[in-house]
Amino acid sequence: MKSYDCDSSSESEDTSHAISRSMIQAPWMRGNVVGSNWGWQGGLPGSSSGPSSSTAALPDHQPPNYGTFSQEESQVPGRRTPLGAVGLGGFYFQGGQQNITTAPHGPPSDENIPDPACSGQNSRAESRGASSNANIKGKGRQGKSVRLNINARERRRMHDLNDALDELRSVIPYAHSPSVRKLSKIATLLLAKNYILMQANALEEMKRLIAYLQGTGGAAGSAIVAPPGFDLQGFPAAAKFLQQQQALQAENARHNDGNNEGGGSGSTM
DNA sequence: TAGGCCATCTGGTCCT
DNA sequence: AGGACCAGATGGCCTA
Repeated sequence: MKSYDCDSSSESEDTSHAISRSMIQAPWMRGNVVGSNWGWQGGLPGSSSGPSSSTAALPDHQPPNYGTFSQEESQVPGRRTPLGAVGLGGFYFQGGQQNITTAPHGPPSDENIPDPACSGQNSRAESRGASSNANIKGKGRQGKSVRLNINARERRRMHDLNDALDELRSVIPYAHSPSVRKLSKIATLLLAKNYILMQANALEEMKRLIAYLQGTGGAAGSAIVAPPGFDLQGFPAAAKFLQQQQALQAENARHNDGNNEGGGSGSTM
């Protein structure tokens, strides 16, 4: 006997997922990540080591169908990620309808709504019959709709988490190619951590270099200039730095001129 | 076929 | 009470 798992039949048929399955049919990255100089530090907690061992399968392989939600899912691209509500960005679009996350009781056609027609189609749900029974026997006196609401919330939460991971994948440098398998979750997190460390090191190195240049070229009185033919268009920070250097140079020149004039007049007097 | 990865359900805990 | 978060359990998919 299965309780209210019919919503979990969601997995049986899916319509859309963030990344299509075809995007990841190719073999796993094959060192694309590890090849970079900021690859893996330390091992994976709970797994053996690095991405080479984590032959990530895709999350997309099994189409999650969000129960009765699946139709909306296929039609509304931005269903997930209510993070914007907490100022964390992301997108959350409900086609002008109320926000699911903020209106837990009234999603227009959320998976929260038990679908009487979807029962008995999920092998997973069937396999979970024991736990469902336990739920019913134990504290599980929750109503069916309550349980479905909880399940739906948890599903959304995990989808939001996955969306955030996707965004993280999009900003960390690894081969973003359809022929390259998507990074696993753990690989994404570890890679991001290493990338941050690498950026921090690069920043420190840059600061030291700037300090060195200021200590040498500046002391000698020679302005730091960009090499001929060097286009600063793509380097706003460097352009700003050079601009500041030139302004500082001009200021020093004025100051020196003032000192010379004043000193000369004073000495003569 | 084993192992890795994942989605989902579920119950517990904590917070508002 | 309701929601968020977490961890365990379960089963599917994929690759070596």
